[in-house]
Amino acid sequence: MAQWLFKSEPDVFGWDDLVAKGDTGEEWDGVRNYQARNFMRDMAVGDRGFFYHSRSGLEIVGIVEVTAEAHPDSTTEDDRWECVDVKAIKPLPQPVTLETIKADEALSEMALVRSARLSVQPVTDAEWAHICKLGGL
DNA sequence: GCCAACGTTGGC
DNA sequence: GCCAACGTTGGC
Repeated sequence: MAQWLFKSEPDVFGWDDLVAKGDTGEEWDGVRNYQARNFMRDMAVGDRGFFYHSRSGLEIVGIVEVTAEAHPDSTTEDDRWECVDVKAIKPLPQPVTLETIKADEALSEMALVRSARLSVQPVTDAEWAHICKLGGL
């Protein structure tokens, strides 16, 4: 079981939008980056991920679960692009801000900090546990 | 809204 | 295969 982090601009598709989809979940479509796509190919049903609000928000707001492994992205005819499906599990009682993550020595190696533009990224066991704790879970 | 960082594209 | 130009992302 692996952990991941999904980024989205709340103005475009935020946490509340995913919650509104319920248990059906939603395609994590629109990814047009090979690295991010490759991480999605590595995902398995049942994997957990953080949901991060980029641009405006700048914080991890909730936990999601992968409900379908990588399949062709229905928003493009281009068969290079794939996506997984995710559903909302629960919000973090206390959202963890980018500021907090940057200031935390234990999280300094996170892709969120080191390669800011990667929209889907892996999270280590240690990082996962640490952020859950900071988030009040 | 700006701009730095980064990925992609295309001419050579 | 190199690299300049261009487009996009995301923190500020």
